[in-house]
Amino acid sequence: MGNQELPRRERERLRHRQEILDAALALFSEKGFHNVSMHEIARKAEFAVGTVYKFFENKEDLYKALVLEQAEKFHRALTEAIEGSVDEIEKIRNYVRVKGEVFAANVSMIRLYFAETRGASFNIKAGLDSHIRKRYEKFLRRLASVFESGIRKRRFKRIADPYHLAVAIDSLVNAFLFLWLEAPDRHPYPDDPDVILNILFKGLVDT
Amino acid sequence: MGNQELPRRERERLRHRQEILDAALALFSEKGFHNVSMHEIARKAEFAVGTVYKFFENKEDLYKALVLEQAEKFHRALTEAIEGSVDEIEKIRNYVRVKGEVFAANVSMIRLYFAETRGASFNIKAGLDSHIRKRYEKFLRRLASVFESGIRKRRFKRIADPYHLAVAIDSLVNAFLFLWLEAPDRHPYPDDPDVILNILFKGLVDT
Amino acid sequence: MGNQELPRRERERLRHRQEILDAALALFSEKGFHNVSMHEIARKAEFAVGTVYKFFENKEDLYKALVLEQAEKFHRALTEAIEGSVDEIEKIRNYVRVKGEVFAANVSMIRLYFAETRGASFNIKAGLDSHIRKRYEKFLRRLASVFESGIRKRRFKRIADPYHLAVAIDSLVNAFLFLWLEAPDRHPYPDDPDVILNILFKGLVDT
Amino acid sequence: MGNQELPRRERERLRHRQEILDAALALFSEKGFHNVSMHEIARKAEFAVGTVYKFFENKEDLYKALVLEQAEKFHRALTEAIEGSVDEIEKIRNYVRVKGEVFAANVSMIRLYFAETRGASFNIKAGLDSHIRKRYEKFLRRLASVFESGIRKRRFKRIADPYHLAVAIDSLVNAFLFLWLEAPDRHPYPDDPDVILNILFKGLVDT
DNA sequence: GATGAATGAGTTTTCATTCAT
DNA sequence: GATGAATGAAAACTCATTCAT
Repeated sequence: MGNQELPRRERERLRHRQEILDAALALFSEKGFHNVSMHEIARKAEFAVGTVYKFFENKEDLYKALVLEQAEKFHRALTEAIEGSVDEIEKIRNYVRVKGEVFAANVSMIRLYFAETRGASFNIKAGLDSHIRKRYEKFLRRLASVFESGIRKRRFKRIADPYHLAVAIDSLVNAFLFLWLEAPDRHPYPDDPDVILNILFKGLVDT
Repeated sequence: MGNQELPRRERERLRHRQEILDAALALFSEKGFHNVSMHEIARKAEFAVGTVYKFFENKEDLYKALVLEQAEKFHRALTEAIEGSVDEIEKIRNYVRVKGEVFAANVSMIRLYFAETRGASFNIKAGLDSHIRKRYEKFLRRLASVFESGIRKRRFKRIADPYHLAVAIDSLVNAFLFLWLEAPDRHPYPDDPDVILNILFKGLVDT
Repeated sequence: MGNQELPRRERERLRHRQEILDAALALFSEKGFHNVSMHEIARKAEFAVGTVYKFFENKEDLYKALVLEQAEKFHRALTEAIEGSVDEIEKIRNYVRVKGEVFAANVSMIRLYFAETRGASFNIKAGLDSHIRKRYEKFLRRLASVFESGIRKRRFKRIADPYHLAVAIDSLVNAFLFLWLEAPDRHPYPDDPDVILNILFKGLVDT
Repeated sequence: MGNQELPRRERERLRHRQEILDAALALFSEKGFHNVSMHEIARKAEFAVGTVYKFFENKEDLYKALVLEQAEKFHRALTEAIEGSVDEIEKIRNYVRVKGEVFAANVSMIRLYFAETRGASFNIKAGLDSHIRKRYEKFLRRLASVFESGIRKRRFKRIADPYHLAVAIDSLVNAFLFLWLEAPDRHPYPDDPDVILNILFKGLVDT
């Protein structure tokens, strides 16, 4: 929104840029950074290579722009999810639900996301790496603070360090998303967040 | 064992093969498949390129041999860990401890491991992929059966599907390993498995 | 002809393609397929290697394009030669003359021609092979039909199978061209076709 | 003959050398000089590469020895053929018959022979070339002298230069051998030499 | 003499990037 | 801004040849 106020030229520019990013996302997510050529991206976006270089300094730059854009969108959605309620348990439930929704709506972005946050980010030269990881950690700390305040309010028991709880819930959700990604039929992502959350909420061992 | 009985020539051959694999592991784990050249591997192993090709048909073949060898070693260690005791809780504790130990002893193998089981395995052409994933899943099912028998024996409460519990504990351990990998000082892998396990064992929410 | 109407870009492209083919012809004909490298061809054509690969998928592809182009040109000229007159003897004379002319004008193409029709075409992988041989045989059958109609009209005596006569005259002409190729001074290709033809036309043995 | 007198060691050496040459002949004739590796030859001969190098300085050397040996054998047979009779016509008939027989008995040698006398001898670096060509030319001159003496004795008409007649008969025979080589069923090499010779002996055109 | 592991120069091919139009 | 031909460095891979055992 607000784009209407830009001069026509600028609007077109931005649209072309976006078309290139879209083509790149589809290709990178399918084949990985090294198995996609700039010509391929240009062809898919229906531009000449030279044009792609008008928008992005080089291949890495294009990749970074892409990943940053996706990460931005993604973390914004998640942050909103945990801010949409006052109740901590509800925040967590929201987080599980929204992460599932965002992923389902952007399947091709997931592979990039996993490639960049978990393992194998040696795909590309450093730099991107640390930027994304920092943003990711920032979100984890925000998630940790939800647990912290939940513990203070006695909604949660103090069974572990809040940051560890954040890491735990995040890795648990990722694991379920992974299952779903590999075999959507055999492992559908649960509609009810509690299917996942119970694993943490209810104790496994009687005491 | 038994290698002593091989003729000298053969023993040397195997040693040289191993030297090449070692060099390749170090490089792949540091930079990723596509950012390592065969010449680089040869140089690090102190052989000529041609020699590397005497042992491995091509770059992919070398990579596969490497990953398979590592995965084999890794899964064998983990399988032993959960078979070393009769008590289910003890099996799980063992698993957490051993996975930490194996990783600590083979840091450079971890990146490969994560690259191949989680995300971004589009680095390389298929085949390896499915082989490793299958072995991984096989282990997960074995872990699930530990939970299953634990539930039957009332050592565990039936809070979730056993396979999901296996996935959960595995992802939780991975998450801690990841933290440690990124910042060993800030996030040491806990000596006491219960630091991790309590997150699952004790319920977060009072009921 | 007609090329004038092509857009400039396209005309340039075709010219560059031709320059590469010319360089390749000179080199292949001098040294043979395996003793010429793509870099060598590029250098001779005054382009970078990459450019050569823009025009031809790979080395074999370039070679095929070259040989096919030459064979096309060559067989067209010969076919015209035997169709330029109604008299069968004159057709054969024409054929001998034109084959000599075409060869004299395209010395470097001859070696390729001999390499591909006679012996040693195992230089390169199959396919080209059969294509050229078929075209060659087609021409021989056309030549045979000249003898056949000549025999029917009693211009020739029925001393042998017409196809054998075609093979005979063709091999005879090749033999003279070979002599000339090896020692142009000692064995000039005769201006008068009858120097060659008399060997077939006049009987060697009195009956 | 005479080999029995050599010491055992020497006899073995020669036998091994011959086994290597045999393996090389089979391979070169099937695939051509550049598509056969020294390892391939060694494997086929059931020796190690090093052993092959004990007998032949390098690949070219091996090839030369092979071709020279074959050419020697071949030209000896042909020379004997034209010396086995006093009558010139009979000499020529003998030559046609024997060339057919020798080829039929050594099919794999033919391809090498054609590769080296006709076309495409740029397979390998010069030297061999000229040696073989000289021997070949020497034979042609001997054949020419048969025609010359035949003409003097009025067995042949003086329709062309005797050397040209030699070249003509040789190329004609080669052409028939080629037809046979490509399609033995469709084009059997004639039992009766006169099927070929009539093309030269009887005049095609009435005078 | 025989072996075969090791060598490394040389070849084909790809692809990110530039730049004249 | 857009184009796409041209570039050339760099990578994978081959194979004739050597030499220690």
